[in-house]
Amino acid sequence: MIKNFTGQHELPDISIQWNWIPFSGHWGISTSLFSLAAAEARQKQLKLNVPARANELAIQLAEFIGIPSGFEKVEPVNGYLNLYFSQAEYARRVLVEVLEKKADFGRPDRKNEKIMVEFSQPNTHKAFHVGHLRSAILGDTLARIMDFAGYDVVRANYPGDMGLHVIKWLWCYQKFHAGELPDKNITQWMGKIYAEANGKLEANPDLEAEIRALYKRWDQRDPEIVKLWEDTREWSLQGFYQIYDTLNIHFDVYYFNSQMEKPGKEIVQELIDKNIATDERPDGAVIVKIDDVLGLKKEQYRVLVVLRSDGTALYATEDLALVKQKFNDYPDLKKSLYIVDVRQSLHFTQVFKTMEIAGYNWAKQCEHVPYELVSLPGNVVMASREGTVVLLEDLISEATKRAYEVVQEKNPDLGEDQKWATARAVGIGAIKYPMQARENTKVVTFHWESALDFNGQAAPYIQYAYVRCGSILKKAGNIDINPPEISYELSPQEIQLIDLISRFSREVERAASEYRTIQIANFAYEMAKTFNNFYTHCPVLSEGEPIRSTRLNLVMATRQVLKNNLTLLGITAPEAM
RNA sequence: GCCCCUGUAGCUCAAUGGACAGAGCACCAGCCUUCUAAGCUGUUGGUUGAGGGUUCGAAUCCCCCCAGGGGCGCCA
Repeated sequence: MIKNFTGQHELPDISIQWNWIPFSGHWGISTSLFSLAAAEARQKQLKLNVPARANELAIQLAEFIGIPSGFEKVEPVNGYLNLYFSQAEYARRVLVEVLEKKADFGRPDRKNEKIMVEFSQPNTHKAFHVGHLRSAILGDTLARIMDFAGYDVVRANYPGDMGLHVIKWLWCYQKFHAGELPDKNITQWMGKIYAEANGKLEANPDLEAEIRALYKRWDQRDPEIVKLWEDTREWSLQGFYQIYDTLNIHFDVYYFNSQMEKPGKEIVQELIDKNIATDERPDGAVIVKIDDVLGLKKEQYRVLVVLRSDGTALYATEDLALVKQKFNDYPDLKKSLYIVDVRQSLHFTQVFKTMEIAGYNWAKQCEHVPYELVSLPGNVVMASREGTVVLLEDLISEATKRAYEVVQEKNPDLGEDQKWATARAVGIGAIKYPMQARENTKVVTFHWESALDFNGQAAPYIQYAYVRCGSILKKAGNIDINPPEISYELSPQEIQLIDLISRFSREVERAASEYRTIQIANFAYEMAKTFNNFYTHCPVLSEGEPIRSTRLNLVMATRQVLKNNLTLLGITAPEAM
């Protein structure tokens, strides 16, 4: 129809982009006529006032097309042509869809593509602090979003279970804590011994010799050391499982650093045989001069060290093997994502490129998803060795305790179990949310006060909106879950709420394609805010029909979408607060 | 020296190249006989680090500076 119009008026033929009208109380689609006006000016060599001409065109076009079926109103506004949907019909369709699809509302069709998301990668024999939380939460949330968006997601973990840090720990344990068993807070106890080892070494550098001796015993697979390593490693892993359980995070597959050592060395040999790697031993290490191999003049990939001069493996050695292992285990993997902090960007670029050069074509399907660190005020990086850490256990217990106090105050009649369950949901939600509602590329600065602030844009706000929905529905008793024809004029609050509900699926798709949890975190907040606005302006139970039934259905739909949204964020939706 | 990220309200952060750059916190003023006040309403607050360019239109894209952070051959 618009083509007819441009044809009749000798206007340039350009493609029309339809967008959603920024919300103004009445929804629909719109197109801007600025590009048409600009194209006209160019084609006819005219000097036009483009915005004015765009508005003229919008007015003429509005008259020309009249009101197409399914629409209620057509209006030119500031150079835009807006087509408004018929309110009542559109609103009802949205409600029906939510109430039919329930937990699946917002899910697009399955894509039949397998994606691996590797995240968390904690080091055994060390504490788990708030800095480690970001990869765990970002990865878990992305995995949830991608799964919801229709991908077959494989969640992978890759703990660092061997390395100098482990040897130091074993040394300290053997010498000062032999025979001791871990505390209830395993990870915290492991972390203490690691810190103690570092402290002792710093105080007396001569002890380094003992560490080297121990490393050698490990390298020669001294049964006593291997056994000690196996036992203590298991303690550490048990500690991690506890933490993941508390955070409601799970993994489908675990890869371990220690398992990649041998296959990594084999790949290095392969690289040497193929003349990709240069063996500079014994004077130097085994390296891949990637830029030279590719014949690049400008430095881009630089040099990757793949094996130490003494022949021992390093991180890169193991990463080469891991790339391969993943595609061996899952040959139909479309993508292999690595959720690792931004400092390792170059490292992963090098590893993937090296594997590609070696002929492993699926290396192109590997992608590093970088994120910035969690720091303490004053730009202090959290580091176990420096002792500049906030332990996760401490944060969780403090947040839960504070949440419990609020529950106690607001809702003293709840049973003790439910009080604690609610406190955990609120406390853990409050911890997770700030990491999700942040651009991956931005540093999170940890402040105790804001981490424990349950007001404003935070998880408890969203959970509270969910609870309010439930509260209304509970008091309403039996509800006919069949949205009636809407036979009254919807209030702006109702329209805005329905508008948001209808956008949920688009937000999920975008979050999944851009690997951005912030999209979903912000949307959840928008939903809650809009509902709270509805809550104060639109009474439900005290209204007569037909308003009461329509609003009850709207509340039910809102509650469902909030629930789906919170599930994507891995945050529990409590029944009472 | 080379590469990457960041710079938006006092603070923490948003904003598919498009309609008046929006929230939260903080501050101030209000709202609980009514579905839970972990809530709501209102007020205050901006040369989007600076300067060029592309475009009908730039916080967003390009160039060049400035400031902060990170990475760059045997750490992980």
